[in-house]
Amino acid sequence: MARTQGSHSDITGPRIRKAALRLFAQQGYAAVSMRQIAADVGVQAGALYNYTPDKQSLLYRLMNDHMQDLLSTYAKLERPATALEALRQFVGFHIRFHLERPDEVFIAYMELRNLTPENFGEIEALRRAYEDSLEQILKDGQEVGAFLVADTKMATLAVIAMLNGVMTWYRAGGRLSLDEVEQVYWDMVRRSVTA
Amino acid sequence: MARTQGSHSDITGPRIRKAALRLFAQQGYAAVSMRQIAADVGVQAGALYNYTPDKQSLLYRLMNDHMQDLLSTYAKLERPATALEALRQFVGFHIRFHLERPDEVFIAYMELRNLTPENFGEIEALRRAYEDSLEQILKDGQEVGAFLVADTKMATLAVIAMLNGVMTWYRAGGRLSLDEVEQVYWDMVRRSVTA
DNA sequence: GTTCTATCTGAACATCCGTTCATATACGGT
DNA sequence: ACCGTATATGAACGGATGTTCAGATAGAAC
Repeated sequence: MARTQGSHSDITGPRIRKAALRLFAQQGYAAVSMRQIAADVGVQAGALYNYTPDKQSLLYRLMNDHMQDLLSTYAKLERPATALEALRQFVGFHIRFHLERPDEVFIAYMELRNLTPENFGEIEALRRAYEDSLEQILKDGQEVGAFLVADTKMATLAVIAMLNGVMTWYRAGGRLSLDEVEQVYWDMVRRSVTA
Repeated sequence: MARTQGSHSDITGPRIRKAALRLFAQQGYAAVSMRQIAADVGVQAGALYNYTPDKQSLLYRLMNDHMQDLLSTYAKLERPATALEALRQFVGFHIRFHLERPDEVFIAYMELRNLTPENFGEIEALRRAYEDSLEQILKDGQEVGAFLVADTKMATLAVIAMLNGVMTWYRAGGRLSLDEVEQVYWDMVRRSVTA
C-alpha cells in the first residue's frame, strides 16, 4: 500500500518542515530521529527523502527560511526619520518578530553547531547582516549626537543580547502584556545608549 | 589486560568529567557518545561506569558543580556599601567568572533540555538563586533611589542577558581587553537602570 | 611474597540511527 | 477506461548507541 490517500506533494513538504521545526526546538537536532519526524507527519521514514536530501538539509532549510524571513520583513519597514526613532522601531520589531516564532528562534540560536561548515557560514552571514542593520542605526545616531556609546559593535551585540533575553521568559498571557514588555525594554535600551 | 597502569580512581574520575565537559560543549550532549568520552580519556567505555551511573548523571554533575561553584564564589565576595557599588561588583564578577569557564557556561545554558525533569528542577533552582542575588541589588537600589527601573524582575533578566552576550563573542587577545569590555558593559548596565 | 580488591578490558546485548531501494498504488492527463 | 508517474511503503543496510558483566590484573596491605 502506497500513497494511502491522494497526491500530497505540496502538503507533505510543509508538514515535514513544521514537524521537524517543533521537534528540533523541543529536543534538539541530534536527539530527533528521522523516524520521529516521519511518525509525527504520519508517514514512513523513507518518504521524507522525497522532500529533503538528508537530515542536515532539513535543518539548514529551516534556519535559512527563518533568517530570510527576518531580513526581508525588516527590510520592508519604512525607515523613520531620526536615529532614536529607528532604534525604537528596531526594538519593537525585534521583540515582536521573535516572540511570534519561538521555535524558529530557538533553533536558529541553538543548532548552529549542528550545521556543516558551509551551511554555518551562510547562516552566520545572514545573522551578521541583521546585526549590521542595528549597528548602522547606532552609528548614525552616534554621528548626530543622538547616542553616546563607547563602541558601536559592542553596543549592538549588547542590545541584541538584551532583547533576546525576552524570548527565554516571556509567555503570552503572563504578568505583563507585550506592550508593557516592549516599553520597559525600550526604556532600558534607550538609556543604555544615551548619555 | 586490565588496569594497564596503577590505581587510577582519583585521577580517572576528574579526567572523565573534563573530557565530557569539553566534548559536550563542542558537540552537544546528544551528539557525544560514551565511547567518545572514553577514548578521549584513554579507556574503554565500560570503565566510565565506575565513575557515573549513566550518561545523564554525568551531565547533571557537570552542571551542578558549575552552579555550586558560581554561587559559592559569589557568596564569598565582600558586600559593598552602596547599591551602585554592589551592581558594579556583580557586573565585573559575572563577566569574569563566566569568561573563565566558557565550556561550563555553554553547557549550563544549552543542555538544560537534556536533563531529566528532576535534574532540571534542581539546576533551575540554582540559577534562580543566582538571579535573585542580582534582583536583590536592584530592589535595594530602587528603594534608596539609586536605581530607577520599571520592574526589578525584568531588569534583572535584561541585565543578565546583556552580560551573557559577552560570552558569545569575547575572545582573549582580541580587539578589546577584558578591562575595557568590563568598563563598557558596566557603563551600559549602569545607564540602563539609572535615570 | 601472598592475598585481596579496586580498577579496567573486551565482548555482548538489544535497540536505534540515517539512508537506500525495489515495489506498490492512487491520481492526473488522455 | 487506461496509462504514466508522482508519492508512499516496508524491508533492508551497515554501523552506532547506552549499558552490563564475567574475567583479568596491577597495586596496596599484610
